[in-house]
Amino acid sequence: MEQTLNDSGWRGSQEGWLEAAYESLLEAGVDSVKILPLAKRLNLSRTSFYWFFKDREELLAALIGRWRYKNTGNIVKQSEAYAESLAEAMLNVFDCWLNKDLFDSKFEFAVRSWALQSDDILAEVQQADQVRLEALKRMFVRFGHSEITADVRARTTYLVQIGYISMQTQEDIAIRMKRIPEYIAIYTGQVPEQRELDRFYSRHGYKPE
Amino acid sequence: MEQTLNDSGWRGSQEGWLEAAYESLLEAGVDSVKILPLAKRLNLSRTSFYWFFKDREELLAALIGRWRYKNTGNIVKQSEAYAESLAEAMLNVFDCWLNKDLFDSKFEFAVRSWALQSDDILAEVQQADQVRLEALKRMFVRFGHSEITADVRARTTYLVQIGYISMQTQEDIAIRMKRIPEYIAIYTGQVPEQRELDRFYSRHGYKPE
DNA sequence: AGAAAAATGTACATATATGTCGATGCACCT
DNA sequence: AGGTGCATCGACATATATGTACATTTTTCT
Repeated sequence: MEQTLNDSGWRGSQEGWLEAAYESLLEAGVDSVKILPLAKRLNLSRTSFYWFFKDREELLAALIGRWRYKNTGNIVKQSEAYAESLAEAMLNVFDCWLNKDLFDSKFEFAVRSWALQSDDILAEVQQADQVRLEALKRMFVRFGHSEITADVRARTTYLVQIGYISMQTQEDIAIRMKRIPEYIAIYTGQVPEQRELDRFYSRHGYKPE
Repeated sequence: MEQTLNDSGWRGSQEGWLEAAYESLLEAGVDSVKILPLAKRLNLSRTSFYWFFKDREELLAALIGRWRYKNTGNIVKQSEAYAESLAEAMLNVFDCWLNKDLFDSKFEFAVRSWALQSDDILAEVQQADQVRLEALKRMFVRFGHSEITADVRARTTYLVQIGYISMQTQEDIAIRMKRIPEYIAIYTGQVPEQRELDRFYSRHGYKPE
């Protein structure tokens, strides 16, 4: 058989199997993450999988590790970034929704769907939700909101995004950008300054006409 | 074997299998909707399933039919209900989020997760989203909002709920009720009247202290 | 070159799912 | 009482998945 070699001179590797598992998870959910199909996809013998992972469980655990590392942390970081106004702070958080390096929404959705059939995963997801919501709430409090309004506004901000992910729509960046000022107004109760918007547009490579 | 008879004098029925499929779907996702496990759950022979349904496909189609019937329609209806103010109209929509007869959120989540592994289901879900969003948007327009603000506010309203479903939290009705006035304020930009809130509380059997 | 290790492959044992066939059981109607 | 049709079950054929044992190939190290 034709052998496509990787860096280490071998066709397979932990990374390779994990990457294939990741892709399959995003495309079709956990139940599609099965060793036989992955082997076919990788053009490898099914059993060589067991050299890299003890069993399927271990592969799934690695997948969750990747998710935790990638999607939890950036929201917190962005919510704590420097800002002169609440609107600007909000725009910092919005970076996550537009930049795949900061937040992988397909991954997020796949993991949340996974939670439906595994209590362990459900616990992971709920812990992540709590951490993220608290970070957002602190942001609102920092800009003068009371506990209760900060809590509800944090929820609105976060849940709209989670809901958006769940819609699995693929919209043009321009369409999404047009809604941004409105969202900021709704979430923060204040209209963003033009210079704040311009700064945001520019760092996402968007030019409004 | 001990025979638990139903109304028609038989243990099984289309309804019985469908109900079991529904429960399994909500608990653990589509991939758990398998004939063998359902048969065990129902204490029936696996093969008698084929008397009621041609195959597994047909069962899943029936499941989607049930979802379409139940969850699409009530949001539209509630968004068109009589109201003197936008806040009151919004509270009518909120009825859906609190009344399981109007909107089955667990079912909703299970179907959305299902969409990850089936393009047919994805199309169904996206169609439903569009219908619901348009109904909500019309509501905002009816109360004087412009196209763009109505669109974004409709999205906020709807997406927060979809996101909430995706969190799979089970909170006390009292906790959720405390947030309602805040949500209304954020979504509509206007504070609800006390009498409007009282009417809402009362029809959900909630007494604020 | 030869030994050790890293990675792959073949064969086997097992588990769980689907769907078909034909035999049988049960209720009701004439 | 016996036929008809609804409902169930056991046995079979098949497909897809997991994981183990052991042989084989390829690379790396000495």
